[in-house]
Amino acid sequence: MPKVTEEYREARRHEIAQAALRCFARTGFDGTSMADIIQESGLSAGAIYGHYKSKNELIQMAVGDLLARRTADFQKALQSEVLEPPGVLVGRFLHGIRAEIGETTVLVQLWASASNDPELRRMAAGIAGTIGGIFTRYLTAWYAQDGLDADEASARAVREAPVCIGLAQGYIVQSALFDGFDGEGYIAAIADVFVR
Amino acid sequence: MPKVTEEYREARRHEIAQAALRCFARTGFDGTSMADIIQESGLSAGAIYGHYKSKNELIQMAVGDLLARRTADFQKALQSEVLEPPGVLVGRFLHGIRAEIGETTVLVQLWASASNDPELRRMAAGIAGTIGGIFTRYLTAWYAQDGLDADEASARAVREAPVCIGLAQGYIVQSALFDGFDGEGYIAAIADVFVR
Amino acid sequence: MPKVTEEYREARRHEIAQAALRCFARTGFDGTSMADIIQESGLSAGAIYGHYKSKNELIQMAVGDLLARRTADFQKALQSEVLEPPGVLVGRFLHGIRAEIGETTVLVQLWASASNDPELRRMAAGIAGTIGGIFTRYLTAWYAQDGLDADEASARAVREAPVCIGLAQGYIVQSALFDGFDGEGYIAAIADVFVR
Amino acid sequence: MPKVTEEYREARRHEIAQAALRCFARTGFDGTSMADIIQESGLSAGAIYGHYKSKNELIQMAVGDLLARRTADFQKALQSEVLEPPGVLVGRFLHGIRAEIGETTVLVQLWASASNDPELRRMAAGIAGTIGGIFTRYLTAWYAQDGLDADEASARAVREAPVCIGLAQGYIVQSALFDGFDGEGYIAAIADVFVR
DNA sequence: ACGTCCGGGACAACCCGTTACT
DNA sequence: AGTAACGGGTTGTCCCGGACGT
Repeated sequence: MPKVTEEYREARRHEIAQAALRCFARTGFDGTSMADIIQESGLSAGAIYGHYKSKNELIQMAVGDLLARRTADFQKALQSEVLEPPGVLVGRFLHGIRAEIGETTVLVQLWASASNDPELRRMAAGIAGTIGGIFTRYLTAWYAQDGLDADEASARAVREAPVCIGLAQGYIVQSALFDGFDGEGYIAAIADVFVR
Repeated sequence: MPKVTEEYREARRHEIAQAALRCFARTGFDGTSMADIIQESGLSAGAIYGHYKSKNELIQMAVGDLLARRTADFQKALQSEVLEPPGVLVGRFLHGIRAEIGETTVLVQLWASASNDPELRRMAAGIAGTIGGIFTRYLTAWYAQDGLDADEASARAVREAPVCIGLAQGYIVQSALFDGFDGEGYIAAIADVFVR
Repeated sequence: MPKVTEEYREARRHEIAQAALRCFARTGFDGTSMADIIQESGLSAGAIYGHYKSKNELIQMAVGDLLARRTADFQKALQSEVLEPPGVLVGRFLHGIRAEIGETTVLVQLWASASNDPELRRMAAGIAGTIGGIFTRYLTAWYAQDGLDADEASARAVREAPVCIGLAQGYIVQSALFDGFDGEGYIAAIADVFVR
Repeated sequence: MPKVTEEYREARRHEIAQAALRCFARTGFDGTSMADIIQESGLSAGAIYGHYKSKNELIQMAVGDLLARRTADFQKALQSEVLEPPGVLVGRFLHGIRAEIGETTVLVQLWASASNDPELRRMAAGIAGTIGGIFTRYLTAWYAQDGLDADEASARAVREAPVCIGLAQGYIVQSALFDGFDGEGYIAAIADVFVR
């Protein structure tokens, strides 16, 4: 009974979070009312407030899940790879994001809300730090292999990691905003430009 | 009397729009109530609704002004310049943005809202097109001077312009999100990376 | 099995009622949610609804118990007493109430709710009648012993019994309301004042 | 415009408070929803929240007004009176209350809510103090005239003032609770009993 | 049969964009 | 230009039933 119930609860929470994310992708955090989420999930107010104690908590959990999944994907994609040029690596990161529709929209909304909400800000900063760290380690290795000495490689990596993240953010924003956005083209162009 | 009144009206509209932008930077579009804007502007509801017929219109006009100013700045900054490496050009673009605090936050919010609101979406697409066009022309000239033939230069420019915009968007997002964000470092790193 | 079970049921009911009364004393009838009572009792919703079919019924039963206990105490206290001055008798009545903390608060809440709820009103009227009857009989005896003839004694008793009850109500209200209320002083003053 | 407007505002606030009190008398504080008050007042939600910023504030203001009016009445009734026996004075106090229907019910509800809400508690304590002070001064004078020396008169007054208030509270409770309550009889009985 | 937990849905308080009248 | 009002919509709570396991 404990095991089953626990899993069941988790599944239900996930269901709700997914329904919420679908709504958020359509109409944004503030544009989505609890009633919308209730309808989308097919449940009732009581059910949802039994699992999440406020809309804010629901937003945080749902987005947190999304980010965790994305980060995990990225780390898995990196595993057991030979060193590739940084532009290619950024492209690999972005390919992961392309899959789920609506995802990019939600990320942009997260950034917007994080600008004003300390909790979300902390969350966004946290995962940015994680991904930044990955890029930094990668770039350090890359430049070291390229002949730079350790200190120089590390310094350069630290400086350039934000740019890698910035490229990804640009991709995400443009995915969310421009109807005919050519994601593949963008990824290819990164590889062209970011050679060394 | 007509002329004076007209200017006065315009000045008052600008005042309101600025007050609104200050609020938006602090608390976002949805987090800002008309009452907030009324208070910040020091006017009254009647006064504001005399100039803008709804909150949505006010958002659009205020943000539209902001974008127009930014685009104009950029175009002015480009005028009468010798060709510089693209990375340097992007840096020049970003320097213009650094000045006004709160600006980046509002841009991020614009993108978030534009994801769901067709009007804002059109507006965002419009100015992105304008700036993208500038970058494209620039890159075409740059690669042509670098020895590529006209078609190839143009093709490459078209592909890479979105990346230039993306770098700028990344900068803006990170400015809005990360407390200790090092804008100069980011700009410098772009110049390092985007050499050719 | 029937007997044991029956007793067990009754004990459980009492447990629940006591928990409810504790909550009521703290936060009033309306300020107490079923969830509060559930927590205070350590049981679950289902358990409680197995014993009481609604919150209203629970309120009625819990308060009814309280009143019944109080009336019984009073009657017991009267038993086998010689005639004392009425002021002293009222004091004796009030002493019984002083014991349980929180009790007075609940009584005041009962009166407030009884003002609007016919069921509670009936209940309150019922016990007031009982206690009033006791006072009336007492006063009749007292005045008869004092030399008044039967009719006069009875008339006076009927008129003054409500005042006895009123004095008690005043004591209860002040106990519930005033932090430094001096119950003993109040009781002593009654004896001073209400001599004949 | 300022003078007129201010008066107008005050009148409107009073109107709302009166409507609220009517509701409270019928269904109690908690039993009255904002919607009820809105309907009773004939206004809209926005209108009411423009004058009172929460239901709690409305309760406090409305009840505060009621108490202030009652206290003022009492003080006026005392003015320029020769000394009467205390029982008569309490009766005079109660006569003032008899006039407005629904009044006693609201007072009982105030006491109930004040048992749990510090703000209301403070308010109730405040006016009780005021009225208690009046009774105390009165009793001091009364007993002094009766031949007691100053200290003794004062001590006795301090002890007995709560009883005077208690008699009034009893009257109020019984008015609110018992359908056929004989107010005049109660007042007459007080005069009988509380002679010295 | 007894107790537990999840869920339903009505409803509460309050806020907010907007207009009408002054 | 400014104040008061409108009324719909929002989030969140509450009481309670019903399915399920013991």
